[in-house]
Amino acid sequence: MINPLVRKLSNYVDLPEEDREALESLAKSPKAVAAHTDLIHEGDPTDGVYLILTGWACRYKILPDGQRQIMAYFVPGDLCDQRIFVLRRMDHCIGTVTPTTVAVIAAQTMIDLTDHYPRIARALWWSTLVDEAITREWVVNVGQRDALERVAHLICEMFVRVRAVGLAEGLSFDFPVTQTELADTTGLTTVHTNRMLQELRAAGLISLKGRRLTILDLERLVDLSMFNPNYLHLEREGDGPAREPHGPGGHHRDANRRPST
Amino acid sequence: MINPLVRKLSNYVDLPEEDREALESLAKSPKAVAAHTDLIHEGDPTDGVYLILTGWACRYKILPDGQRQIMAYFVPGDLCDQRIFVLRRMDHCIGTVTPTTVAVIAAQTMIDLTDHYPRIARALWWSTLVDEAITREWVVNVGQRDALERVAHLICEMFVRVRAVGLAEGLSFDFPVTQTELADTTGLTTVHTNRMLQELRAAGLISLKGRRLTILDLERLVDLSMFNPNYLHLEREGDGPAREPHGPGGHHRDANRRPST
DNA sequence: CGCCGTGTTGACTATTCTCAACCCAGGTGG
DNA sequence: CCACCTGGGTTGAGAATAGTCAACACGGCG
Repeated sequence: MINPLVRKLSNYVDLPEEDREALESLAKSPKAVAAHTDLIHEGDPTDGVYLILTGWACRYKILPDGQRQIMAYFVPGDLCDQRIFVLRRMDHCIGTVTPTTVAVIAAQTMIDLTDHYPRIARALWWSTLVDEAITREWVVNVGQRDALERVAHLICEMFVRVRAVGLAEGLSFDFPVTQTELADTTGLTTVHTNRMLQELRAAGLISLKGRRLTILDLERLVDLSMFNPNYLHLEREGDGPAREPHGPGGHHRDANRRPST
Repeated sequence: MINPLVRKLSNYVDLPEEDREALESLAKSPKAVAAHTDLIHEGDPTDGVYLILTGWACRYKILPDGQRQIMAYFVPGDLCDQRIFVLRRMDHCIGTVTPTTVAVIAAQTMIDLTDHYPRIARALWWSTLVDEAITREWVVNVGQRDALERVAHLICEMFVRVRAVGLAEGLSFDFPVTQTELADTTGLTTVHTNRMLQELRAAGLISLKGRRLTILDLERLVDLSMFNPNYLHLEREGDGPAREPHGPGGHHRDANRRPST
């Protein structure tokens, strides 16, 4: 099996054989974990880093009143909290969604890797920055989009991410998330999440049976959810000439055009 | 003026004189920027890193339909997107909230700094991780808390952060955010944000006049908003014996207690 | 066989939004 | 010096999105 981390980082840079081997060696002793099992708890000390090899996991937090918010999904190739060992304690939990195989990477291994392979170090920074960008986009998702848009946006994102590690077949991919989990992701109730899924189906935008999702009309789904994949930063490092900014302008004055002095 | 970055990082490690000087030198040529001015736009190339010296700034995104979501506030001592230059294009905007003084730091300066000062490198990783944790908590905030709790939670967080850089006086601090901005932060409308502020005032929890906020009953405010400051990771590196986990347990099985093999 | 997790549906409720007005302070220009 | 304009804050009334509660269907598994 090819280490999906290599595949993922290759979205950013071409890695020479030597770097690939270093990354492959991370996944030497994979460990199988059942579905719905915590890899790390909130409050735990922060020793290892988990690399997802197969299956899905998620990052979540439970509030004192019992509500759960899922703050991230991890798919193959994703590292959970690359540098978390700089902190003392986990402030959130990581749990599996499906049966999963993971590689546990020691803190020192991560440090050595980035010390010795500058290209990998840079690629790992890229992946950290993309993870942050995804979390930010989730703030936008729950903060600004209505229920239907939220669900649609999540589907678009997961499709692009899964495709980026070669796990989509055309417009179909495994989407192993229960409606309860979807609800805890989008900040909706299960009942309402269910109705939104129905609506997406009725509109002919998706099909979701078993745990298999097929996007039937990508363009309309993207439009509806205002999905702009730029935050996933899948363009490769040093790719052609920089493109023009595509987002709408800001609401603010521009410091460069109107210096404040 | 003492560089507030030194003050901020000192929450994590004690920095020797040499390291402090290196950090001080970052703020050699401060630049004044007017309120409500963009420092960087979405789509811009990613050259510099901004260090906030005085005033508040924010990170935000505008959706195609014109809605704005504020995804972060920056207060003195905060670095906006430390490693953003690893990416090619900004996927969000950074704008000032108040009149601000900033230092612009070149990408290479950041790289040199972390190459030569391992303690600073580690402290900057800490600050990156805390920034991420804050964004995650914001997902929780907009996803799970109701309107009153959201506003209260933000107030608690900003109080602790501002206090951590020595800018609070007792339970009072400058809170220069308009209700419109507060609304774009919490995913509410201005009208409703206004009513929530009234409610917090009426309950005797806060006083907010001009741009000055005073917390009148911290305990109840914390309780109401389910604020748990652990995600700000303000305990110092290597502090005493690790404390017991305080969060509630997860919803999942525990991989360590119930191995899946 | 029966239980449990998951998905689905209906009827009612409530939190939050929308729209619209109005107030007030500060700054600007006539 | 005053009139006006603008940004920010406040309030009320009605509308709508999403939540609550409750029941049921369905399939897998002990």
